[in-house]
Amino acid sequence: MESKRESKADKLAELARRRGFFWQALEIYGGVGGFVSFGELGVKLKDKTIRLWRDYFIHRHNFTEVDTPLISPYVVFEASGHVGSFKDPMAECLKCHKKFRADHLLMEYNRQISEGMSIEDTEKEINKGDVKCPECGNTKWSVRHFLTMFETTIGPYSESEGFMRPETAQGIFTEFKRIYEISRGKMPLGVAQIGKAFRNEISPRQGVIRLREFSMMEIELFFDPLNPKCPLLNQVENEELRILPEDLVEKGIEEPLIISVKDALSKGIIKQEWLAYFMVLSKKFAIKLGIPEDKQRFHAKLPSERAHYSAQTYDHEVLLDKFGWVEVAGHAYRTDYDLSSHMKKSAVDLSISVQLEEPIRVKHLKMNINAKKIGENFPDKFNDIMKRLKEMSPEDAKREIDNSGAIMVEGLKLPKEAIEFVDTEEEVKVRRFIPHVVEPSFGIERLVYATLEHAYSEKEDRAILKIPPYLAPIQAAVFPLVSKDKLQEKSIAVWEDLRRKGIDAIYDDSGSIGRRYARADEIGVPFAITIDYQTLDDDTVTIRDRDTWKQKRLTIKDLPDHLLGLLRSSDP
RNA sequence: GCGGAGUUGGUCUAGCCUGGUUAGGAUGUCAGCCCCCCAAGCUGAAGGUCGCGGGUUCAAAUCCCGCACUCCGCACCA
Repeated sequence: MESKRESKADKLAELARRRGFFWQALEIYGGVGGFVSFGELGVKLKDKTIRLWRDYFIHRHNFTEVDTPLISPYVVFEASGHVGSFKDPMAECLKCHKKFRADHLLMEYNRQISEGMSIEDTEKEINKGDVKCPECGNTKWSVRHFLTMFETTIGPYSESEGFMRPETAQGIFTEFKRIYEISRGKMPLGVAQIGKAFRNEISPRQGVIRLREFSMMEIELFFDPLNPKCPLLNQVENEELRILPEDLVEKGIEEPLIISVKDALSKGIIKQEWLAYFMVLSKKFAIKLGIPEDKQRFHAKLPSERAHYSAQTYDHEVLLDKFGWVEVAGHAYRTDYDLSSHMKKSAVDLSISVQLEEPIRVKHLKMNINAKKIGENFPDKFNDIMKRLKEMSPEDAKREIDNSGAIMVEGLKLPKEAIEFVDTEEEVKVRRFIPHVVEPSFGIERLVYATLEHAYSEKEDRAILKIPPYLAPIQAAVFPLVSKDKLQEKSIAVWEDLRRKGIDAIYDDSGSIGRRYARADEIGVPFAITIDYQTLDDDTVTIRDRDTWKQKRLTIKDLPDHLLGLLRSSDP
């Protein structure tokens, strides 16, 4: 065949553009890398993918869903650690123009680097003459910040710096207090968010696989670290997962381990029950999208490549024709990193409390502050000192006094007589803690693409998208066998009836019947209803199956219910 | 960012080296004819500032320069 050299991915990209699933955006300005637009079919497929996800991940668990801002001020991403880890000093070799992480280079030469080192200082340090370009050996560098978050400003006079969110998760963390309140203290608490995220990638090739603006579906599952059990685990513990754990990844092994959830947990391959639960759900969801299980795997992230917040991460990867193994979802155990960070930064208590079944007696250190003594010694600073002391933990204060015989507050040395420490014991009915978080996070465009690629097939040189019926953008097409003798009128009536019953149906009477079947197959319409001369006699129509081309005859009256039955997604 | 290749109606492409009349074809789309089941046929129509900008020339899709984008490698991908 002529088109032998063309890959499936190429043909699919062409089909997606031609029929209006999606295409590179801003074509009239030459196109801008990393941005795509979706047409009607793409919008519908995306929408149905989201609906299915909601069913799998939100509704069946009674999780809640939120929609938070896309733009947040600098401080949010400073707290979350993104400013630190998304904003890397890049050193460019002035001779060969290769770029490297400046901090990594300096580290190789055992040079002092500090956390908040400025660009100027870093540049000075790296240009002292001994740091050689690994590529060409040159020693002259220019250092610039490389920031993979989109920066913007907030306010009419650009009063404050802001960022487009690089993940939807932070909105859930910043709003956690109120969400928890609204959820009436539920724990574990699942909070989902679906929306756009932005990453200013260096070179976003690979079409829809790597975008600068993309859509995510995320859940933050909050749980009590002392009660990390997932009550739903028994539903999935015998399921098998195809896993590449850290040790295999380190050895460069590509063949995944096939292991039951139960075993993976007991062997510590998966560290958290909720993480395991969501991994199974993720697998089932991908199967539901039409991605076979043997084209899926869970790939452990090594500590060095893991995100700054993660204690364990598995990438859910699917095998694609041209791009190889591609991450469609990330499953991360984020511990209490995010809430703790926001708590520190905002000075707002984000811990929650649970009633203990039985009150317990706890010993703790109490700090009795001798206000009189402080007032006598530092009358001017009294209020400030008291405020700071109250913020201090008694343990820290005691340690300082034990070590140095005094305590520094507001630059003043308080004598140890100012504070008295008492061991107390009291009855506690509640326990406070910062919830831990497990996060399954999905990239919608990648899922949509993977769905399309696995649905793509050819028959007699024509393209057929075998999209599962419950996902198909157009669910039914109504055709008059020929465009005459009242067949059109009858067809339009059937079409309108289907639409009124909530079925995504189209009508087409242009060209031969074969051509119309082909057009419908190409965009994955699972069922084609044909009105022929027999219809005019007995009110029956034929329904043609996209995948088998088999036809069945039934009455117009039974058609809608029959179709709805075929379109329903049965649970896994 | 670097190196290489490329960008021509909706889609796929010929033409470019060797500058020269209305940029050719296939397919698709639309209208009409025909048509009782899988891209059939016939007739007709619409659709292109040849990626963008500049230069050379009497004349540029074609030669030169810059930029954007795409693909393949390298680097980057929290």
